[in-house]
Amino acid sequence: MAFVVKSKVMSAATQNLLNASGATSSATSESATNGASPASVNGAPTSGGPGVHGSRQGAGTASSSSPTFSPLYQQIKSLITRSLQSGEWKPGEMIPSEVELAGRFKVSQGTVRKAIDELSAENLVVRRQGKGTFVATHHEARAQFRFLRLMPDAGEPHPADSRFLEVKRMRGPAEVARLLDIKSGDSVIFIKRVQAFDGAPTILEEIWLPGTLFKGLTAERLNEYKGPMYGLFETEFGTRMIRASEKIRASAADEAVSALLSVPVGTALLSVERVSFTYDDKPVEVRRGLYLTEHHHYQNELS
Amino acid sequence: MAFVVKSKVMSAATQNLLNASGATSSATSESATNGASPASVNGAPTSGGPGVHGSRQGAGTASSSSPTFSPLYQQIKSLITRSLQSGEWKPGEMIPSEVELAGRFKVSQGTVRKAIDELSAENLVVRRQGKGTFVATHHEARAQFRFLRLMPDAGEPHPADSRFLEVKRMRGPAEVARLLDIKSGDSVIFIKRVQAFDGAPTILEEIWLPGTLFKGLTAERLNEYKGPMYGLFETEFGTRMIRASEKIRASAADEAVSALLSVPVGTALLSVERVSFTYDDKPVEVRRGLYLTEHHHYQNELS
DNA sequence: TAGTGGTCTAGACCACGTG
DNA sequence: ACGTGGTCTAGACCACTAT
Repeated sequence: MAFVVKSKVMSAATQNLLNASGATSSATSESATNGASPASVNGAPTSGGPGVHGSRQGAGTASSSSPTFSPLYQQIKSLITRSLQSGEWKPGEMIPSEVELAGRFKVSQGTVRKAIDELSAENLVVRRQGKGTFVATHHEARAQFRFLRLMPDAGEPHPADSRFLEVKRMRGPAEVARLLDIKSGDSVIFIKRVQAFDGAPTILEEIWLPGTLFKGLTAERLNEYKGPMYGLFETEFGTRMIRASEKIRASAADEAVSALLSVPVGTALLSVERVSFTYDDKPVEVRRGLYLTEHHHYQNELS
Repeated sequence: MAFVVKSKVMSAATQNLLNASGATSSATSESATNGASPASVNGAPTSGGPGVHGSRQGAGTASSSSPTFSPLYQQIKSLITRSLQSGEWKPGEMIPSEVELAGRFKVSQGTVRKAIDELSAENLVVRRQGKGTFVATHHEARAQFRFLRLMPDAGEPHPADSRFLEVKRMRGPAEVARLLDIKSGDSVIFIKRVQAFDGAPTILEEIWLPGTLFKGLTAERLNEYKGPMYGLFETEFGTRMIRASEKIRASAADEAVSALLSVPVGTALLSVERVSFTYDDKPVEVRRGLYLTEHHHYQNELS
């Protein structure tokens, strides 16, 4: 008696959407033949009332055991993320409307909405009322300053100009390899550059990238490219930085650094070690920056 | 004809909730006598269907002019925030359930839910499934590390022990007064302390608090109190830190600092200037910390 | 068993942007 | 006029917690 549900509703409520994209809606024998089902008795349909749902517990071995079952909207979110990752919708493009996605996934618009809400909160997509939902991109003023926290003490923030000192392929140092989750000795691209604001050298950076993902990255490509480096990575190499983790310390300038930043030896500098991640929390960049904080500061909001 | 709506619905849809707390539900003459109302004709109630709403435009002077009207859930959010601020519900206590608040405000549970969702995202309240929604408090391990970003390079983070060098009342320096949004020369409480991890002095901090809010704060109170300083502020002085803004620089230890942190003169230190805010974005603390990053680092997540 | 937050649905209307 | 996201409602059921 407990399984008198409409098949469509059943599929929306119990189906694990992460398996097939166009799965037909038929009750799985697994859950149908399950003996001790949870107390999910669907009463009479109350005359065309709102949605009626069955249990979401997949395999009811015991009521206390809780296997890895996530809410529907989380599954939708994963599916959308997967499409973003695979490049089905490219940065800057519009993704299908909520109504269309709801139809595609056989769920209500509200469920799709909740999934997209979270993706929007994570800056993977950007919602624009009246227009649509768009894949986030680093080619926007909006997204620039998420990964650039060094602000001038006075005046508006403006982009620095880069001078590349070194761009080469090399074997990854052990520490870098560890952070990039690759084998020590695997090929990496190494970049060393100085950034200046209004002619004043301020940032000395060393960057390591996995050689497999960034094959073909040369000094020319970097010099030609206008705009943020992450924009280049996104457009030319199909790798989008999603989030990053930074460890900040204070350190004193040694002779080499002193010469490149035009400061005395021993000058106190901010040392920022960053590991950036793309989809699936995969690390794809290690960066060590030395910031001269004479006229700039690292801005951080605690909330 | 356009105003044939149930009064309850009318109140929920058009009333500006920010005025009275226990307003009765009767159509305000203001909106009722309004001549050119927007095209908000409510059709037949469609036999007990879902909600039917009127316009939310308060004074329909012209359709193009857009006065400051916020969505219902934002108004609810403001009302709840106001109750938090006034101390109607104290830190650690449970706030009324969603159903009760929905009844009190004459809106649907979903609307209250959305308001609380945002308050939860801003860490003003904490939701606990099956138990209720609780006013956030600094007396929790969970909330501790939001305002403590200095982590040991190895091992688990653990609380430091404080030694208070100075606790006194003084006239606020111009810069501090500016940041606290008080008059230069107004009374402030000044605190100077050194914090040590495992006996190693690591943090030298100077803190300025508005004298009016923290009257009676003495070295004894600070020494007696176990737990985070913000917990003391919250419990003893009724001031809860909601968010903070930090500017981070590198600086060299001078002689005074060198002695207090047991490091050579000129050692590179992190300089962290923090302004903390309570409700209504009111600044209530200025703090300048010097961090020794020999065995610690400032951890920051960019997302 | 009762109460709370968490998920899901279906449908209405609004605000915005574009043709 | 139409399509998009944004708001709001009403109601159902689930998961969790406490009594």
